[in-house]
Amino acid sequence: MGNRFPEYKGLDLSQVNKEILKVWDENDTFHRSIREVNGKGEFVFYEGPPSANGIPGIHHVMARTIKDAICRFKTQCGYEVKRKAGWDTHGLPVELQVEKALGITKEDIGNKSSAKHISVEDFNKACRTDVMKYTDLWEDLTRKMGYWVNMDHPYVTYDNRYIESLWWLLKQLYEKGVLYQGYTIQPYSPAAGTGLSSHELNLPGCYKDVKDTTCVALFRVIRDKKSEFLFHDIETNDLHIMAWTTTPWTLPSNTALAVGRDIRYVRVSFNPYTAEPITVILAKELLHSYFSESNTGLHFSEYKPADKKIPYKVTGEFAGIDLKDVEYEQLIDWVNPGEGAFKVLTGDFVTTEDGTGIVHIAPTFGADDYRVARENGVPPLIMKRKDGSFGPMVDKRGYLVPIADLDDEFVKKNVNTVTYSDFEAKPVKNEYDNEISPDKETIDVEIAVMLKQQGKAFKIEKHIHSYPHCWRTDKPVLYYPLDAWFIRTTAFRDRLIELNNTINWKPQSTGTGRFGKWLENLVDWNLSRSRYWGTPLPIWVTEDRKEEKCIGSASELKAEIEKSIKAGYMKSNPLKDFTEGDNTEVNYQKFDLHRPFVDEIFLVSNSGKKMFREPDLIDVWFDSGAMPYAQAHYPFENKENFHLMFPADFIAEGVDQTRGWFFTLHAIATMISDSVSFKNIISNGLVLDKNGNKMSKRLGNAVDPFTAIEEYGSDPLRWYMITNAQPWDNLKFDITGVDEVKRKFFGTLYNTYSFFSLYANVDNFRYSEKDIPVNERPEIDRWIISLLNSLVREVTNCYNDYDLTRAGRAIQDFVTENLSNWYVRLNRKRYWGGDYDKDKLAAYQTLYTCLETVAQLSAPVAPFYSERLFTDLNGITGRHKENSVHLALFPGYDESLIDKSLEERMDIAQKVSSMILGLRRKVSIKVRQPLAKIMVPVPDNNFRAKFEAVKDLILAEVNVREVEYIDDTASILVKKIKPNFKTLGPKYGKLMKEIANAVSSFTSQEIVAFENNKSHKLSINGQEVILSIDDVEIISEDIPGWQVANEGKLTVALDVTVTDDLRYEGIAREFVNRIQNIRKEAGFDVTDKITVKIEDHEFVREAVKRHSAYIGSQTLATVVELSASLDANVREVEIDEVVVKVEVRKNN
RNA sequence: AGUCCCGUAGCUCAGUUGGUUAGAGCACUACACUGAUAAUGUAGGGGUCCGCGGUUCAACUCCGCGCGGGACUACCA
Repeated sequence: MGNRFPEYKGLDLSQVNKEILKVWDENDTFHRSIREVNGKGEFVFYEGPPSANGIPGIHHVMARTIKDAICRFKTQCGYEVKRKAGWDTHGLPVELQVEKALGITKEDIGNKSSAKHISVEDFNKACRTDVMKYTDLWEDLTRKMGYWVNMDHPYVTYDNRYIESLWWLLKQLYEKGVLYQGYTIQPYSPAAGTGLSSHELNLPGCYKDVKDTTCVALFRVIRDKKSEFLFHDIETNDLHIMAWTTTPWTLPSNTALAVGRDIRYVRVSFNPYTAEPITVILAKELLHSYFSESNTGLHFSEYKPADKKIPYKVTGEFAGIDLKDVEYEQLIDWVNPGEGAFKVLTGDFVTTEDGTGIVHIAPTFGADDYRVARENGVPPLIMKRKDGSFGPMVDKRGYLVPIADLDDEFVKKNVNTVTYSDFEAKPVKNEYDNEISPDKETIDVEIAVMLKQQGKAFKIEKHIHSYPHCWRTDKPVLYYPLDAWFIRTTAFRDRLIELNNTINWKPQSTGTGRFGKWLENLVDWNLSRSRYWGTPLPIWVTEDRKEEKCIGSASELKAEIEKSIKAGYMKSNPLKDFTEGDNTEVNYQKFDLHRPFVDEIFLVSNSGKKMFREPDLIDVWFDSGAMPYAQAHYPFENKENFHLMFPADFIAEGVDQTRGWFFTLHAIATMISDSVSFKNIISNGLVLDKNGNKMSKRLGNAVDPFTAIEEYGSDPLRWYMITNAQPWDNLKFDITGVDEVKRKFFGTLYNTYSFFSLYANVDNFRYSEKDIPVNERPEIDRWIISLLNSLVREVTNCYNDYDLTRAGRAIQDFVTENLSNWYVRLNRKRYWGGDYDKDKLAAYQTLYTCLETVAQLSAPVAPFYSERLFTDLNGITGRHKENSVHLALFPGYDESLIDKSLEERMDIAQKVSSMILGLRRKVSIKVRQPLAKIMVPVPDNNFRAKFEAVKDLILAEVNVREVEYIDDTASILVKKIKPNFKTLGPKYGKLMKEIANAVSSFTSQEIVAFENNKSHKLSINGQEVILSIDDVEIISEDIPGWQVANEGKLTVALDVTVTDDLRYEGIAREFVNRIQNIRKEAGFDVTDKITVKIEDHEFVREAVKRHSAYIGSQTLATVVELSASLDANVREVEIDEVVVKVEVRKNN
């Protein structure tokens, strides 16, 4: 333990950062902080794994500061916070980056016919290396920004043990029957022969405006019981439903129509070009898109075949729900889709924005179509191929399937070869066939024309709309059904919502809004990805797809392979060296569960057939969402103590993870454990540049976290990010704000400490004396202690409520406004000079406590400087056993020390002082010039007592000798009255305006009378109104003839007369000031004694004579005298424009 | 297109259950103070509280409709 509190020349937070990091290393502070105190137990935190294949940015500092601050706070509170680090290593971004680096595309991987062929093994090897490319940078940032996360044994998602846990989870789901194979409509590029991720679809330039042929088709309603009401009073034989499509090539695959449940539909009769009257149904709102409003009055009888204006008549109106289940004839009879097709459904996606308000449904070519059809038991139009597979009417090259490719039996039963043969084997978009000239008619046109000829098309039009294109081939994308494995998350929807309602979201709206809504509209989770670098799906299937096996562990796989070897499907066992039950890294490195190795494993089915692994990988979001289990290698390890690490008490990530990590965590925990996986969550917003633009390397506006930390240190950066705005609001990052935090908060705190250490060292204060009881300390000490306890209470509550911003702002406000700007400023004289008495000791103890507590309160957000401050203090006093703020327990607060009326009194003192200083300025009288008195009107004795308690503080602060109270009886006061709306409002409501007018027009006499009577009668609009004294606010506004200031209820008047007596004292004070400056410039020590000689000048003579003792005591001068002859060390000083010589000499 | 967030001084942000002079810091201007001094105080200018409607005696605050910025999801006849 040192002897002196360290004193510094300046504040270099960047240097502090480095020094503290060293101290933490030397003392192993982080590891020692992972402990519990007083049986508090564990606080569980999950680290959302970053991907180390990108460079960390300033926004990572944001998210990690939040995580770190909460974890540090809980540690300070005595909890054990383990916080295991992790790396996200799989996924498309990694693969794309490697493709780019190697100059290849997906088609080159594992494709021997490609010129740039690379084997899957080599590709994955490249991914494995690439994904950890920037690990060093990340670890460096973690360290420098002070993010305490345990990087000793991070979980890595490509580790076989991690994958094994995933497989176990998948098997649980499989056995629950919620892991199933189905198909879904996905963007697919026939030209590239691959499915596209939504990410690829969002690449710039993918959506292009294209001109397509659109067609309004007429679907003929079948007249039966369900539709009979539609035919009521009908004038034509046929009734048609109108539906619009921009892709007529999907019409042959139509199997249903969808209407909006609450949309109104009308029945319209009219004469089309054929002059044969027909009747159609469409949305009421869209009637005039097809039937001109101006033709409303025309009559059928007047119509002649050549007329351009077609008369029409609305003959009925229905709600969408009425049309449900109405059946219609197939529009194009090429292929029979089977039972249940061709009926009207209701769909929430149907709008009346364009088209007819009725949507043509082709379940094989639209995601909505597929979903609504499945929900209503409507079959998709599927064809059976020669190879036994099933698929839509369009093959993967983008052509209508040739009859020759179809299964003979299927053709015989379901295909109309006469009508279909005109169209078979044609591409659905001309772009797919390089031989076709772009001018050639599209199949859309051919189909539309055919329908027109059959009287089944109402209207054919060209239409420009935006349509996605493949970013590799530039050709249009097709929405196409592809096989995929799903998790039936919809089966858990209610439970997911229920559990979500128990989670404490910050901000709440993200939980109820964005996340809650997402859960309500949940769809099944498509797990399949046709890629290479990821967790393989552990499912093996026989060729006829009749038997499946889902593997849930390495040992199970090993055993299954043994069976397969016996059956002759495998020659050797790749897992032969693997020892079951040995969870070491070495044991798990004896094989690889990635592709291509798992693809080379063939199993044997129960009936003895060869089984192949399903080639898909799983969605990488499953990797991260499964981390609560997989980071623990559960259930192969940690089975018994799993309840100690699940669920998490707290997680935090960017709001962009709402549908990513937050969802997958929640979904997996709900399905596997019927539990939330996190109880509290902060989702932070984006970090934008100072102009509110997104940061990007391309724009050059990205802020490099390393540079910022090097320049300012982490603390100002962290403090700025936390206090500038609530973390869920986007942060407009402006480095000048960091600088401001540095000066304003840390600079002030540092100055306060410097002040303390300077004098504490002079007096050898080491907090070795007993605490002076708080009630024996002066008013101002009790005041700051009261505020300090209020602060501890507020900050504790905020941290507990995960509200870092409020906590930080409260601390900052306390330090800059109350501690530094008021407490220290008013108390300076108590610290210098004088005896080391009880009052001085109280001052030291009070200030010490404030500084130490502030260090502890700030530690979660500003771990570095708070550590410096804490150890500088505690290193001398040894009041805490652990000499680290992060190991010491978070301070408690004492309600009994919080004195609201004391805080109120001090508030009066602060306000009055500032008002008087304002008055001084107005009349240009310096504070150094003492003044005789102030006058204060006192409305009641209560106020007088309060004022009296802080009188001395005020008088000292504003340099005035006395205060005179003016009570009510004095008539010199000019009063002002204001209605109190808060009390009057509820009582009188509508009369408020009148009352306000009446009250503000009171005369002085009326106000005084009101005050004396305590009530006042008014007559407003003939109604009697009785005002009580609480219904108004009366303030003394002015004292004629005086300098007066008002603020709220407070009024003060200042006597600005400067008598000779006052003037002499003023001059004496000027000398004190000048001599102090001379001392300082001469470099004297604070404790050096001096001798002062002042030139005998008429202007100063009397002042020096009278106040030489005072001057001496203030400047540590043993002698202060007037002298006619000055020689050495002479300085000239100017006081009120008079120049006087002064000699200051250090005593020997 | 849907869902959510944000919009208050030149900039960054506060603003309690609705209550009548809308605040702070930064920046700017002027003047002070200072043995905490790369600080500090006082004063000043600076506002369509995004717009329009509604509820109310009273709206920055509550409701509705828009506008602008952002995020996520989707891209559909």
